[in-house]
Amino acid sequence: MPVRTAAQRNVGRYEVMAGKEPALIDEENIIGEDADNRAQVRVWLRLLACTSLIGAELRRQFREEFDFTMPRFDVLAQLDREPVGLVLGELPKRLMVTAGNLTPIVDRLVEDGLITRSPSPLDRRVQIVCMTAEGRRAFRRMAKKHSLWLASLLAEFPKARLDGLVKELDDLKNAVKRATEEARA
Amino acid sequence: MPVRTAAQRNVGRYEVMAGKEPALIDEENIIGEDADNRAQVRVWLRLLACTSLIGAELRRQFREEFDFTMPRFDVLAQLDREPVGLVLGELPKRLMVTAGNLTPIVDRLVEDGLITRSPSPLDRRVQIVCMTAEGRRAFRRMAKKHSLWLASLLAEFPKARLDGLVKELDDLKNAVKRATEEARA
DNA sequence: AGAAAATACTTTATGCCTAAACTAAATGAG
DNA sequence: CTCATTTAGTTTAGGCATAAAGTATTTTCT
Repeated sequence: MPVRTAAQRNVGRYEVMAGKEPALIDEENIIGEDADNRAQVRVWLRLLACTSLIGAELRRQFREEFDFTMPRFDVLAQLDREPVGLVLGELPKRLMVTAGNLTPIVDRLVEDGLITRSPSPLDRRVQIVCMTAEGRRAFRRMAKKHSLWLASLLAEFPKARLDGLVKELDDLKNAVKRATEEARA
Repeated sequence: MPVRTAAQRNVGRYEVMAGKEPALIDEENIIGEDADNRAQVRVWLRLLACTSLIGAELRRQFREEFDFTMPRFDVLAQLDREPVGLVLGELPKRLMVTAGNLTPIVDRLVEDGLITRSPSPLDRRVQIVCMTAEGRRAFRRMAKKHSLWLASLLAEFPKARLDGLVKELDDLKNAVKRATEEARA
């Protein structure tokens, strides 16, 4: 099972629609000059379209089958393979969300008895979060379904091409990461 | 220029982190049985990672440079090439969001003078939204930057591979779309 | 014509997400 | 030791997203 980590809220969408070609492809020509960012724009549109479609379906399934949300699932996923738990501050980094966002999500998982949160004896600022047995059971049940849903969504797409995509997307990710790091420096 | 259209809020993320291999790859083995959804899961993780990274950067730029959000931009993008405006109900479809979500976004764009909203004389239930001259100016200014940001984020990635990715993602999108339609039928 | 169904849109309740301001605890420098 | 800084986390204000319920209006069916 995967552990989503992205921070994909409010990502921009242009034209990702059903039939027609993306609006801004044309738009760019009208706007003119900076002629050729078309390939880049197109990749962005396709990424968005795929992520949205799949994400919407997974979210729906999570809600209908488990009355659960993906962000909650993501937290459990991180904790599942950490037998001694995790320093709370590790979660925002791994899940690529802001710390403030996690506070209420963790609160609710604690309330629901799926995880515990306890202060570190070494540093009273630090909290340690750890999955409970119940949390582990719940997670595994959901994780299994999660991977089946994904498999069925992508079943039609040949395995070899999936592997190819993984490679391309990995490289793309790294290229983007380098670009953002440079931009900030 | 692209017109994002996805509805990619709250998409799930697993492990998409910097260095290590996704958590749930291992997890799946522990969970067992349904052995091979690994390729599918991996593609999903990569999609999420790429979309998040790029989306976060674009969102930041929009905020810092224009004090604007992507959803607002997306609405303008749809309207930009519709000289007579658009029936309001068309927007949720094109942008792949729910209608309820759009109401306050459109409200605010009207308040800001970037679009107008007027009732259809033919059907009093229907509203027609249309960009104003000011809206058009604002959109074009932002759209230009938007495509430049994207170009610079993806500059390092070879053009030929971008084109390849577009093709693969298009096919993937269609495969997913068929799968979800079947699932609902 | 009149009731029922469909359509266009808004409202409500809830949750995720961010940025920025805030609190508390630990560290470090004089 | 004490004050400034850093670090961990929470809170706040605001926007985006959904689902589900509600309001008007039009259409459809008899």
